[in-house]
Amino acid sequence: MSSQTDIPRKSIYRLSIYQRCLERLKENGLKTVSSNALAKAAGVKSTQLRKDLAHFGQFGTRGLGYNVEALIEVITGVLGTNSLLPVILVGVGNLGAALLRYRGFVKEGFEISAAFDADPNRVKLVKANVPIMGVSLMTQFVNENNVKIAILAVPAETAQEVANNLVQAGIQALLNFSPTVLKTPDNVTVNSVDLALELEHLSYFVK
Amino acid sequence: MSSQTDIPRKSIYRLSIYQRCLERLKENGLKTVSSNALAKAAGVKSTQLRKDLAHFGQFGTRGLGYNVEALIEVITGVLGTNSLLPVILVGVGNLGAALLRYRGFVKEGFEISAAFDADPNRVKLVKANVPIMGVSLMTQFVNENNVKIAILAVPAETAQEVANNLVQAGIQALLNFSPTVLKTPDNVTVNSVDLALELEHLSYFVK
DNA sequence: AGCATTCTGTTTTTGCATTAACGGAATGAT
DNA sequence: ATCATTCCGTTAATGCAAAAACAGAATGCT
Repeated sequence: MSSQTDIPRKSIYRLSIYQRCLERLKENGLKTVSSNALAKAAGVKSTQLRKDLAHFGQFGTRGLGYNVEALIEVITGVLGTNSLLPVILVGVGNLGAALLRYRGFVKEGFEISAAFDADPNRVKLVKANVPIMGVSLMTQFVNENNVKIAILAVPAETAQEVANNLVQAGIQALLNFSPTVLKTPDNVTVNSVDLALELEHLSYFVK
Repeated sequence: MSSQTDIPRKSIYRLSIYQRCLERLKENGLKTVSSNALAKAAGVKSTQLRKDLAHFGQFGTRGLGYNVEALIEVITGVLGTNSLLPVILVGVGNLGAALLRYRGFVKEGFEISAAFDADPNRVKLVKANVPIMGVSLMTQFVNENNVKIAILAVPAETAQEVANNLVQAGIQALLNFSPTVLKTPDNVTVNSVDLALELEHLSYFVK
């Protein structure tokens, strides 16, 4: 695989957190920030922050810290969130519909460019400013619009099948909300969010 | 802290996954399952599964495997999901409302017993079979109903403040959907799900 | 009954992420 | 100008989770 492989996925994840913290600092007019301050805001140790950044180069100046705006640029470039990738949503059920309306995505610079559902009736029921189509058009759309990222919010029973179709169509990254374990090729990155599971395993920690 | 501490959190998390797989096996009429088969279903190595279970005792029989039903009982007992803990939701916005209606929780045996929002108008707008109240009643409700788990779906700006109130009221575990880093005491378990972040960091993996 | 097979539970090893320690560069005060 | 302070980047050490290796128990077949 590419050179992306040897950088820990957790580091990549934290990069997103750093970026969000930096945005907030920028809003507050901060020009520079030390690794210590930024780390504390992100909830990590300063050494870890520096190590994470070290994977990509050196961006700070000793005795001073990091230039807030410059570091935002760097992280944006690394993550590739500057190019505004198209994202599709598959499964416009209860959860899927909420994700369509969710403003958090827009706030972070994402926009769902189209949604798909197996049930053609549902296509009209959900009012949204995003085109909702039957799944039969999915592959074509993915190909024509060069879509690489998909959000999966279909029932567990059909999740694997839909995922297979998406991979077949050329999807490279999946954000999976279906409560099931997806099997995909190694070159496809899957990120699963299982809401019920997240809640369930908290039970263990209450006395 | 209690004896819970020395067991890796990731193991606890996987326990929930195992349980879900076991439920499916049970539905299919399977009586016993080997660590190999169950591990494959859960997407982990068999050694890891056995190690995870070993933290709590020994439940399998060599040469045969695990009794499906018995293992479900064990995991349910360990996680504490047999006692049906009350859960509250704070923040009935776009995402919060969806979580209220989300059937995945019910399917896993969870039920949101009450919801709260800062905006009293919103209280009536969302139709649900769950009582929705103003946040001013939150502390009282938590105390009276001995609520230990809360789902947080408020805007980032107010998340920390609300979390503080919840902790003050006696909440021990938080499922946080607000896009911010929460600071809480060590005896409070926080599980953050940041939807935009999950999507954002996928960008890195597309070529 | 004996033997091969299956499969668990534990120990050992490996690998990797996190943390700590250190050296050096920039700044600002005296 | 010198010194103390701040703070980054790198290397070394620690810790822990994952994987492998192994030993022992149960089963079924011959």
